[in-house]
Amino acid sequence: MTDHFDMPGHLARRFQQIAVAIFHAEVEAAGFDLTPVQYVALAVLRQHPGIDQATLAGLIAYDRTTIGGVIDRLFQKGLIIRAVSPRDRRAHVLHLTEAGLTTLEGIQPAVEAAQREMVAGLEPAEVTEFIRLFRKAITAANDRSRAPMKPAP
Amino acid sequence: MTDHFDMPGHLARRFQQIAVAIFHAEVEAAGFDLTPVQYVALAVLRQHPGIDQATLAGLIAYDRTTIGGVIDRLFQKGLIIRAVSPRDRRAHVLHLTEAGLTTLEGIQPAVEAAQREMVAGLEPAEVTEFIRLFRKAITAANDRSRAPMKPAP
DNA sequence: TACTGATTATCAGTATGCTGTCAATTAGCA
DNA sequence: TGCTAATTGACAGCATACTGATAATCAGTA
Repeated sequence: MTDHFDMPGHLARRFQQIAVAIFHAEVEAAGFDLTPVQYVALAVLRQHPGIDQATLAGLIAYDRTTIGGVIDRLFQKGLIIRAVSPRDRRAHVLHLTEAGLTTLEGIQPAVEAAQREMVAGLEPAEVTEFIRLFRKAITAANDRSRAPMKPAP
Repeated sequence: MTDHFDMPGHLARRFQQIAVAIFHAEVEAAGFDLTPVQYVALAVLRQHPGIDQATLAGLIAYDRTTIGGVIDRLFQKGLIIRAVSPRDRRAHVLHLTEAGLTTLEGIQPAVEAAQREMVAGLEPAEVTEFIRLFRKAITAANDRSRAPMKPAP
């Protein structure tokens, strides 16, 4: 374990770095301007329309502070709408706009291509196993970060 | 692949997030104040004393802009020394200080504990396979990020 | 009902990482 | 040798992520 290239921590950083770069390249080539984080937020928002920031953050394990900036930028781009919840005046409920839905659908092929490229060096069976191990490790350590994954209420 | 929780990109972000949180928790509990990125830079600098910023960045696949800030903070903490190279006046050669070496040695148990905790949900054989798949995917996609890994000259 | 505690979102501050750009310097070639 | 290209490190700017703190609001209880 002396070599940093055998350490899960370093490998995690490096793989994430590559994953983001590939995502940006594919998305830009497809004519869109959306970060990986913004994409996931948008995708989850389509599946769960009307949730507030805290719920969205819990579904994708974003920090509550981080999600604020992401929401701001998605709003600036006209992809989502934010409104004070009628049931809880602290909360801001979120909805995709038409442009948000169009963007999400248009960007999908690029996103899927990016996912394939990230693991292009692996055999198909290895990809399946890689994802399984990722999920297993993440599930077991879910509570170790400030922003754990939380199912929708 | 519709579920973001099956996408390598999202899994990479989430695992990296957990890995950093565990690293910070272990290192802080051991009485040190060092980030994962700062640790790797320090560790590689011990193995390759006297290299310049660009070479260090290449060895650990950091962006050339990022490495500047990391170096600054390690210098502020008194862990490294920076000097203009006699052979190339553009380059800054780097060396660990005594405090840097002491910190590196003292922090080692916490770092190794953190690495184990990141994959605590996996069986030992799964950990080995996880690391193998990480390395294989990363090696194949090395040139896809702005900061590829480069061996020492 | 009044109070305590939890929750929601925000803020300032710090640390990665990236983009593109720049000046200084070096290296390679005509 | 002289010129061009590449390299080194820096800068501003943007986008994640975290820390700890705060105000506003809600929920459960005395």
